[in-house]
Amino acid sequence: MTTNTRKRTDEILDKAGFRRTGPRQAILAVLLNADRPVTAEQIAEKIGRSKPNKVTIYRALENFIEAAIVHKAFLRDRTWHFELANRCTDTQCHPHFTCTNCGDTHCMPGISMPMAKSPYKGFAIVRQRVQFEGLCPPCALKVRKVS
Amino acid sequence: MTTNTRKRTDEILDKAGFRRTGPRQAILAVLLNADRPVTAEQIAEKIGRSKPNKVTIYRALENFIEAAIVHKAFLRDRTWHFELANRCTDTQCHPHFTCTNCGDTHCMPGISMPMAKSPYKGFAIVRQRVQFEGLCPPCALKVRKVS
DNA sequence: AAATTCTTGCAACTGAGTTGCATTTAGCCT
DNA sequence: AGGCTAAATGCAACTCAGTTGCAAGAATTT
Repeated sequence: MTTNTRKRTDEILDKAGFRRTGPRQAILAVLLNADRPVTAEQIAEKIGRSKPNKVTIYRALENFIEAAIVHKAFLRDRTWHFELANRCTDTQCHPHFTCTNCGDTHCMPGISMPMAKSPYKGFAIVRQRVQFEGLCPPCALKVRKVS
Repeated sequence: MTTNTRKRTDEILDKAGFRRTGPRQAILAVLLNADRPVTAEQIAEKIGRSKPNKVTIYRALENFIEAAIVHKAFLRDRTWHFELANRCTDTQCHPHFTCTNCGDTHCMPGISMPMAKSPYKGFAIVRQRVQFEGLCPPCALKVRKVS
């Protein structure tokens, strides 16, 4: 972990009133350095040899979610993917794109979808979630070549 | 099952080349009469006493999905919700709304979200999925009363 | 230092969905 | 009608992400 990352993890922990423990620092560090939502298992892998127990990871993530530091980005294959909440607005998170060919997911903070108008027939729409499917750049090239 | 529903289940089965078996007719009947996506377990409950084995339900649904009769609408609480595919276009399904208070989900075929423009930075966006969260009409009234 | 509170780890559990395999059945063919 | 065969079903056992209870350890407070 770089000293800069450590500084940021500790800032976040202090601000939220959590103790600066090894597992929490390591988990936050992974999230800070991830360029896409990650699963609990991926967090463990990234941490490596000193990885905490999976229960600890789930509980830390749960705490972070309650403190609005992290949020559950999406379920894929019945598995939650987590990411820092700092790029989301109150009403929607940035969209996520999943490649149907390689399965990789990417964040697309550059695309902002218009909010549906609320209320609609009595439904108060508070948040919306958008997901894209398609081909990521490398796969789009491959598939074009094949066909 | 009404005779009309039976007629429709058998039409669907014949058209897709599936045998007219009791489990498949019952599962399709539930889907035809559902006003929102349902889980495998909800299908079993709806069928009642003569419910098929859960494996049979999952396999039938899988077959229906391959034949584009059914699709997986969304995952909620790590559980798939299924619905007939006949109200979806190639590029997106109608949005679904889940109430954060009571947990109920509703289809919103009346709201059509504009497709994101594709390609975006080399990503070929083929399909998009939109989900809403908020308060359904009865819960919106209740919550307003309380506060 | 003792007491209190917060964290962690282990083991066992939960529940949706899957797999292997033996048995049954729908639709076809005499 | 009776038999054949691929398709369909049911059972039991399994997988795997996530959860729960509880005891042990570490940080704060007094």
